[in-house]
Amino acid sequence: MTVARQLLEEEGLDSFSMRRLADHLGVRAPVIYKYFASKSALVAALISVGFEEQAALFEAALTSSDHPLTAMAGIYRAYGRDNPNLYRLMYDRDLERQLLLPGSEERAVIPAVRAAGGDRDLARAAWAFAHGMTILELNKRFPADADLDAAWRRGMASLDPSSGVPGLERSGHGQD
Amino acid sequence: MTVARQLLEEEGLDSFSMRRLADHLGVRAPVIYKYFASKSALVAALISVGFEEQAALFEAALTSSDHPLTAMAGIYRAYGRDNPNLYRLMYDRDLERQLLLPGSEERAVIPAVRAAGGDRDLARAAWAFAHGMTILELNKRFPADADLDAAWRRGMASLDPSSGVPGLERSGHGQD
DNA sequence: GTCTATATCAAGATAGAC
DNA sequence: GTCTATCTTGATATAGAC
Repeated sequence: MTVARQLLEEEGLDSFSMRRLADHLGVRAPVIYKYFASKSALVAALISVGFEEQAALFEAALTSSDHPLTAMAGIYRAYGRDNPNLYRLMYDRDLERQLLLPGSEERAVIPAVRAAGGDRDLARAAWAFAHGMTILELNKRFPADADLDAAWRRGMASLDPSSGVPGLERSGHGQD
Repeated sequence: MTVARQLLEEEGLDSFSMRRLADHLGVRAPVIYKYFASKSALVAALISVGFEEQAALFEAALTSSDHPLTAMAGIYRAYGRDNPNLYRLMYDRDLERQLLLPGSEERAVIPAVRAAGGDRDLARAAWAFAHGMTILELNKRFPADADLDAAWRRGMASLDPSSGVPGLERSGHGQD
């Protein structure tokens, strides 16, 4: 798994084949099939690790910040930057959920909803913003001279009720 | 191009090969190379058409709405839903920009920045939100029972200054 | 403008010996 | 647990005839 992850990050998903992984492991490709039933199963295991890592980071952020939604979104963005190709695997396509470690996808949702004060609509909107910023940046879709930190702050300032002027929270969705 | 686009939408990018396209055209694969230098060039032509279509829709929305940012974001989301596989081609990976029709990528940016009242940070944040909602929905990343329209309204209500309570616009970035 | 034929490459996966 | 050998599939792209 460690070598697979390194290979994925260094060479990208398109170059991530069972044969290339075997080369990096110093074995022949059929060996891998003694440990994983298919390439899909191996990829799903990598994705599950990513979800577990994210969940652990989110849970830590929830307890240590006055602005948990902004803190959590920042962690989400940093995870994408630090693990771009794993991040793409995790979010850029339909999941083969039957191959994932059960519960790994859901575990990160709980602290995210809590960070949004229990407001699931807000949690989803903030996730969409964070994912959009992260993946558009990874895909080099902003101009080279764009100030993405400023755009990020602009978005989070609007979305995180705890960052606004006191008294502006909407319709009873404050933090609990 | 018309047949290529149909094939792309019906079968997805993974099944979009020169041979399958030739089958749908009723010719043999080498014929396509008389018209396009490579598969990349053909894909780039499809992407360019998508950008041109989006730009035309955005330009129309700019002149016909009291809330142009919200209107434009809604059009962006609808475009993704109506053309999911072309949308993925357009936004899910690095662009091979040297193969695109010159100016096609930029043309959609101008009305978007205008819709944000000239505030590029806001334009980028709104784009990120709209893209995040759209692609996460296409990738089936929200629960089946999630009210995505509500999450969408929640996000746009926060991001679009023209939708807020009068007098709450931030730091001089009103519409021009 | 279209064809047949082919070169070239790489992938996922399996059989069966050691 | 690892190997060699192989099966099967499918891809992009080109040469050269009609």
